[in-house]
Amino acid sequence: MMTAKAKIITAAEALFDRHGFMATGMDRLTAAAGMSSRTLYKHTGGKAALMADVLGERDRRFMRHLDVRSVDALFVALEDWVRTEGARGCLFLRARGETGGDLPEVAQAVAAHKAAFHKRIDEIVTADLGGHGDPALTEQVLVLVEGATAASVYRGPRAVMAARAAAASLIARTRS
Amino acid sequence: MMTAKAKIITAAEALFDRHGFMATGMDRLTAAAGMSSRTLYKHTGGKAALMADVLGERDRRFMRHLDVRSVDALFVALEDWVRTEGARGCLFLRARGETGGDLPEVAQAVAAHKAAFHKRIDEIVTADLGGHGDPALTEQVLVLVEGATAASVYRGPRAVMAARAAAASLIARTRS
DNA sequence: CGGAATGTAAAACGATCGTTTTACATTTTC
DNA sequence: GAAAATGTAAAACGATCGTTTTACATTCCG
Repeated sequence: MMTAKAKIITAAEALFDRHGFMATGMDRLTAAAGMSSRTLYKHTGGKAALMADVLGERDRRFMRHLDVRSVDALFVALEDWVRTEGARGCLFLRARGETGGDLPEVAQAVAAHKAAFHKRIDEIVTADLGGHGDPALTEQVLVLVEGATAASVYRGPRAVMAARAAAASLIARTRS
Repeated sequence: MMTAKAKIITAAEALFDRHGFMATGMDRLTAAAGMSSRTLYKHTGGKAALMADVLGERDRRFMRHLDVRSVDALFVALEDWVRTEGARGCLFLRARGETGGDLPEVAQAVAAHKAAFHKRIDEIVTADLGGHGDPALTEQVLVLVEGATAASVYRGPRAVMAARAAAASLIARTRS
C-alpha cells in the first residue's frame, strides 16, 4: 500500500523531471497522482512545498544509491543511475535554475542536498585514500560527478565512463 | 546604437538567466527591453522563437570567449566567464530542462550549440596534443568543463580551478 | 444506526500567461 | 506636406495558472 502523499511525490517527481517544474501544472499532477485537487492540496500545502518535498525524497533516493566506499564504485553507481533513471541533468540544480532561488523552500532543499552531496564525496575520497583526506581531490571528483551528470544529457552514458576513467587517473596519481 | 532586436535579446538573456525561462513573463521582458509588447512581437515571433534567438546569441558569445588553443587556456577562459557572467549553470541545458525538449526551436538551438561545443573541445585537445587527436581525452575534458560550470553554481570559482588542475593532470599523463 | 471524516467531480476564484488589437502619437520618406 | 511606416499606451483576447469552494458520495468508527 502506498500513502497518498507518496503517490503524489512519486508522480510529481516524474513529471517535474520529464517536463520541468514550472511547465508542469497542478491539473497534470492531480491526473497523474489519480486524485482530486482537493485531496492533493490537503496533503501538500501548495506547489512550492511539493517541489521541496520532491527534492527531499529525491535526495534520500539518490544518496542511498551512492552509498559506496570507493571512487570507482561511485561512478559505477552513477552510471547505473543514469541508465535506469535517464539522464536529464541534476534535478536540484534544475529546480534552482527554474526558480532563480526565489522560493526559499526550494533553495533550502537544494542547498541541503548539495551540502550532503559534497560531504558524501569527501567521505568516499577519504576512504579510498585509506583515511587520508584530500580536499583538492574531493573537489575534482565532485566536478567529475557533476560533469558526468550534465554531459550525459547529450553525450549519453559514455560521459560517465569518461568521468570514471578520469577519476581513476587522478586517484592513481595521488596515490603514487 | 543598438538595434531593437539586440536590445530585446540582451534583456531577455539576462532575465532568463537570472529567473528562469518559464518564470519570466513577456510583460517583464517588455519592461526590461523598454518597449511596448506590440513592438517586441514585431521583432521576435513569440516567446519560443525568442528563447531560441537568445540561445543563438549566447552560443556566439560563449564560443568566442572560448577561442583558445590549449586546455589550460580553456579553463582560464572558463574561470573568467564564471567570474564576470556569474555561475548559474549552463543556459542551454537549463533551457532544455525547462521545456523537456518539447519546443523544437529550443531543442535544436541546444543541440546545435552542444555539437559545436564538443567539436571545439576536440579541436583544443587535439591542438594541445600537437595535432594528435584523442577522443577519450576530449570526452574527459568536456566532462570537466560541464562539471566546472555546474558545480560553480554552489562551489564557486574553486570548481573551475579544480577542473583546471584535473585537466592538467590528465594531459600530462597522456603526454608521457 | 448515525455522524464525523475523507474522498471525488466540477465549478469558480482572481491572477497571470502569451498574444493581438484598438486608438493615437511620432518619425521617416517621397 | 501628405502618406506610409513605426512607435507607444492600454485594453482585451482566450487560455491556463495555482488554489479554494460547492455539492455530493463513500467509508470509518463508536
